[in-house]
Amino acid sequence: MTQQRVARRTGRRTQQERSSTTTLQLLNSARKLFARDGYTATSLDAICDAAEVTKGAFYHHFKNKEQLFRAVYEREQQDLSSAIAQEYSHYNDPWEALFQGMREFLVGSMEPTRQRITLIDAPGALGWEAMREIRTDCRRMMFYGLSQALGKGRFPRHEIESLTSMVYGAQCEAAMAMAHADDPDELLESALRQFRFLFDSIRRMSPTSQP
Amino acid sequence: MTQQRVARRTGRRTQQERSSTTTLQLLNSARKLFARDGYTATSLDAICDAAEVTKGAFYHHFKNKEQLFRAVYEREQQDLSSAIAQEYSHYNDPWEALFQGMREFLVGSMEPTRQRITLIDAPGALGWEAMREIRTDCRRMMFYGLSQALGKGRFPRHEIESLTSMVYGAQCEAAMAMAHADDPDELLESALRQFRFLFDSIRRMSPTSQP
DNA sequence: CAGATTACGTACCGATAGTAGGAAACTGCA
DNA sequence: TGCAGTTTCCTACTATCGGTACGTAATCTG
Repeated sequence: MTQQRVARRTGRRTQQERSSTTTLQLLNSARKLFARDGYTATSLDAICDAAEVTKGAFYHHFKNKEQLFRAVYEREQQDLSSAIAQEYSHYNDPWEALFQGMREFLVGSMEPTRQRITLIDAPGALGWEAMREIRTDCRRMMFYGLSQALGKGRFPRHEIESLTSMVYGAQCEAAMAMAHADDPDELLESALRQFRFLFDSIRRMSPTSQP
Repeated sequence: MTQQRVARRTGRRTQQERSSTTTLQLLNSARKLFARDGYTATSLDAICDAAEVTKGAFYHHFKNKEQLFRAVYEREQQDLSSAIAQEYSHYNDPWEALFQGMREFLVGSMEPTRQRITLIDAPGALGWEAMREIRTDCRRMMFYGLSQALGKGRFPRHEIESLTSMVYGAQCEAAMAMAHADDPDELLESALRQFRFLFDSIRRMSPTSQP
């Protein structure tokens, strides 16, 4: 609650610097607290305290609490996406690349902080519509991966869309299960085995039949 | 906000009757408002108003807002579960029964009210732990269905658990996608085709290999 | 009918998201 | 360097909402 300027920073800072440091501090503190206590249970005052910033400063940079959460969420999602993309690019075989990308997703989602924010709180806090909008990155990557692996033009687009949804859902649920399992690594391997099996099955399928 | 007794009901009611009518009214109003505005955006005052009940009455029957949501959620989940169980019992072939049960789940989850409550708001409002605890019904049914279909003792338990998670996740994501799709029915059929394919693949697999 | 128990009503409290308006820090230009 | 103009930040306040305290009315038990 009690807020006072601490430790005067080095004499003069540009507006750019002032802005970016406070927003960064807010994002970092928010990330920590949202993950620890959940979205609604985390008060703005607590966040501002932790960030050593006043509420006035906060409301200068963000429209409201939801937008702050959204910013935190987006950063998280981007970190994950880029990690996956990088992993994906290391493999030539499209099925193997897809598979390794999914491993990266699962490993990256095991971290409790990220898991709480992106998988537990986000749907309720942002709503389904906003979620879908932002999650586009991950989904598009998976859609691309599946399209590549299945072969161009072999299947109608909506069929691949639908498959994307379901594989994505399976991935998320697996991530959540892992995060609370007695032996997460065992579950990770088990989940990956099953994805592998699914992919192999699709692969073996005659090109003309349905996925 | 303004609350007054309306229309004195027929002279004398037992305590049982009084309790059950007020709780029912609360549950129904809450269900409606939670679905329309979301969990956090729905105030207790609004719910009590809609239910024509005072806050005192509410707090006599429920511990707090979260418990009310939980009650609404549980009722929703039970309705769905029993519908699935009934559908399941109509088929002899375990794979077909499982498949038809899943169709029932998807169809039942398309209703926006149920979807908002059970798939969007519940995780954030109740937390992952409580969710897992309550969702047990649906999960257990799917676990049972998969166990039956895969054949007793053919696969280690944890493997079936893991598969359960993932199929369940795919199901949920498919339900959410359907609820916001241009052509939900097409998506439903597409999802079901893909589940069918997955099941057929597992079925065809040699009994000794991994699922 | 009397006393006990259960169901409900009213008035209040603390916390918290959001606002209003001014002070302080920076910027660009004369 | 000094000074208008802009951006960044601070303080004090409000409205709303979940939850509580305590009293009143309805029902039950004997």
